[in-house]
Amino acid sequence: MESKNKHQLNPRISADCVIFGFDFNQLKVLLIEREPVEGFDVSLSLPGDLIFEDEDLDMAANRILNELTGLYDIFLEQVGAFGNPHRLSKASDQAWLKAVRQKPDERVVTIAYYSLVNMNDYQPQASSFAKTACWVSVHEINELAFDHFEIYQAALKKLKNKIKTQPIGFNLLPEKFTLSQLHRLYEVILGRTLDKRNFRRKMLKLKIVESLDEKQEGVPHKPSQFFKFNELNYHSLIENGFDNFGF
Amino acid sequence: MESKNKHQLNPRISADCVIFGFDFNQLKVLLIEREPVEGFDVSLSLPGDLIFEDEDLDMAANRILNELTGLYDIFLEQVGAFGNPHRLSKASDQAWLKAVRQKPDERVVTIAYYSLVNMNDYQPQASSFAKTACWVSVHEINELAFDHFEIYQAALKKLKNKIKTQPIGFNLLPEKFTLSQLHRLYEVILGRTLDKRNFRRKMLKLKIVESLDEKQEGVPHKPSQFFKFNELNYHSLIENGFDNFGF
DNA sequence: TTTCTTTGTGTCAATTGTACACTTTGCGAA
DNA sequence: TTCGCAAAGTGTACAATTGACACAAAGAAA
Repeated sequence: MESKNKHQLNPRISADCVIFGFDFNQLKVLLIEREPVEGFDVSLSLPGDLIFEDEDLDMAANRILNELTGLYDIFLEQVGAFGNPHRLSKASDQAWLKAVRQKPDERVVTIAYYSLVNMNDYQPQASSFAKTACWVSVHEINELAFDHFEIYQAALKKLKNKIKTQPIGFNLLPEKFTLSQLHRLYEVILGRTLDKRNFRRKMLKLKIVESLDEKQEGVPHKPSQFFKFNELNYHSLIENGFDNFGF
Repeated sequence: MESKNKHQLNPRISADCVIFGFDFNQLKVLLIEREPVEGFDVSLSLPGDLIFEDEDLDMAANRILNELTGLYDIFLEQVGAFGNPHRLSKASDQAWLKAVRQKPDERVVTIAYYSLVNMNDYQPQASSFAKTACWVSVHEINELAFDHFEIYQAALKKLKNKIKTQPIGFNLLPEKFTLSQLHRLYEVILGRTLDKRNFRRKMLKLKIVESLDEKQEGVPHKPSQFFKFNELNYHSLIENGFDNFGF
């Protein structure tokens, strides 16, 4: 039995955003650099900040993302809560917190969100305490401020899991797109190659794409057929997933 | 752009636990009744309470679960954070909060956890502010305090999803168990029937179970073969899942 | 007209999913 | 002792899906 006279936790709450950006070549993550403080290394971090009173968590995440990077109106999905009591206690993080927060030692529980966007649709503009905001390739991410690396890993796992069971990512493509583009999207996110013929067969059988009477023009090779989504099947697949495990 | 002089949120944090109990017949959820207050209906709620300073979220959830229901050392998995600003403002909830909390209007963000246990291994004992703690069939749950119904639904969804891709639930069975028991487990959790022969074939092919040289005794019907787990394959399946979607 | 680059296509074998019904075993009651 | 009951246990046939694999077609540019 625990004693009853401990102090109840009364922390701040923050929201951190893991924004994955896709540009047909790579998968990147939107990171910010904080203003450097007292000779400590400038370390990269996820865009994140404290949330306000009376603010809904999801809306706060969007506001914070907007303030730090200029991105707006992003559909964010929750990764989870991260509340380790020592998540802010690395020396370099403490130095920075002392410079910007009234109570740098105060405990902060963060709610992490993630999203996947087309990198070309968004030009990050750093503001607030972000000095820069930029896309960093997932292959180059190794160390981040606070527990952000852990958060990033959890988000990436969710993303990979999601793309295997739901038709996400279609909003990243133009209205008319080619199957090669879709194929590339899946390969980049899953981080491995997928057989071209098998991929096409699968997508066509699922009927989330419909071919259009239109082809690429001006390309120095065989022009590609354009496709569009079948909204109906698309939404039904979002509901039910296309995980066909046999139970 | 938001104005910068809003107050930052400084809420309490709570942990709520959705404990699913299985007893070879039904799936139930462990709920508590709070002490009735001022003539308001006694409504059922998930076991949950505020967490302490310096307490890790996961450990706090276990402590709170223990204090309210007597269950201890349960492996809890996070469902997510629920932080709607009005999640505590139903009249009946406010009446109760006024009776037990110093600041009943204070905002509380809750981190929800879930687990699945063998109901027969645990006899809930209500204590602290719980008047009773009891197992309630998932079919009988319709209204809960606060936003607990929403939390419960999210947890059930996670549970169903998990059992389809990972060999959970084996810890609910005795060391030696029959395939019928395992079969029943899956049917009860997924809430639908599964073909007996196909189920057995699948489980045997996955090689998470091994037959023992031992049978049931004293049953008024053909005695059942006992099985045990293959730990090795079991852990590998937990890692990799057995989702065989074609990517 | 040749070269380059990317698109687009088919088949076969192996595996997996799905639907479906009767025999076996042991106990207990008549 | 036999009969009935209840649950265990088993096989097959067909359909659907997966995974591996290689070459021709189209258009632009040189």
